Amino acid sequence: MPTATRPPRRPAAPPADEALPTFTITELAQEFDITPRAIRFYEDMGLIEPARAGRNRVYTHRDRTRLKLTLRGKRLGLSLLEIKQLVDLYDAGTDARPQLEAFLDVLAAHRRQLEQQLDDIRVTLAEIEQHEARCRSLLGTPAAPGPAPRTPRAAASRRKAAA
Amino acid sequence: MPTATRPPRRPAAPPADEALPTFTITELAQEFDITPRAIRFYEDMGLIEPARAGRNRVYTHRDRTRLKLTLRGKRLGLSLLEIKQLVDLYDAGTDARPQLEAFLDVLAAHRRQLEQQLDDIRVTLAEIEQHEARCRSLLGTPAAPGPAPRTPRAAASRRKAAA
DNA sequence: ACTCCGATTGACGTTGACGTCAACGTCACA
DNA sequence: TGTGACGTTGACGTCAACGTCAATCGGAGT
Repeated sequence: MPTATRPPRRPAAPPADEALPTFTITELAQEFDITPRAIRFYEDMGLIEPARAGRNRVYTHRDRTRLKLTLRGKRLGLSLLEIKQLVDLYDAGTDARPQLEAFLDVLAAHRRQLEQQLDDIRVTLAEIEQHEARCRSLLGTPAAPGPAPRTPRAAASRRKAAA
Repeated sequence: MPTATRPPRRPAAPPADEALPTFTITELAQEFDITPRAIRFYEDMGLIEPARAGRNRVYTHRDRTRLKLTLRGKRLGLSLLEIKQLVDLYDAGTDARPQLEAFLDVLAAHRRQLEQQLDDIRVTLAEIEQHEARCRSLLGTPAAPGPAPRTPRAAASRRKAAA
């Protein structure tokens, strides 16, 4: 059950054809809070290649996963091109030796970038806490929910990638 | 000594006027590996407001700090507008009560976004390690520098925000 | 006086990531 | 037989974040 309660809306569903679940473009759009236009654009960029039922796009679980990776990459500030290169490498199942080594290089570079970002985030979070502390002392508030009451887990929904 | 060895190049330096160090646009550009054009653009966007020596821009330590914050924000995927709002709030020294509470809200939102990003990074790093392990096993390499040999510390130089 | 270099100010070009709009098909249902 | 609701395909618009180019200016050296 990817989304919430879904009324008998499944117009393009051959009654239990192959038992593997597929998705329409609007389903995915709603699930990930993006527009169908964006999804089609990602397709143009080669990030996903959905099958077709006539003219309509049909998304498999694999397409959905790639879309998920795409959005995660975007949250991390990657361009769609960078995301494509990474995702392509990730599920390419490379086996040739020189390509494997090149892959390792790419992975190392990506890792370095992520660690730089980790550092940036840590520093920024520390600064935020300083500001919060200053605000609270100015307001007379002794202690707010503060540094996080254990297992915040980054709940779920978000408007549009925050601000 | 912010940069490296710098020959007697300091054309616009009144001989020890107020003892506080300033920077030219190209100095900052070189230090942070960006173009002067970008710095001027950030000024147009209101992120920095350097003083002038005649027509030329003169950057104080505060300007340099704001530039630093700007670049960190960019690495975290923020837009210049978002960065401006945050940085403005950060060194605004607000004291009015309702603004303080609004500030706390902004801080909380920013914190949530950063924690989401932390999560994304952790997941991605885990995936990267899986891929690396697979590659190494396919290559017969028993163990590479791998998960990091303690205190990697994110060395220093970078080409252009990685790829 | 002349030149050269670095900085500045417009103005326009460019790229990425979509939004928007028009025109059309199509399927279920009243 | 409509009549929506949803989906598709172009084509064009837009916004952010600069790049690029031309013209100009001002100080430093020769």
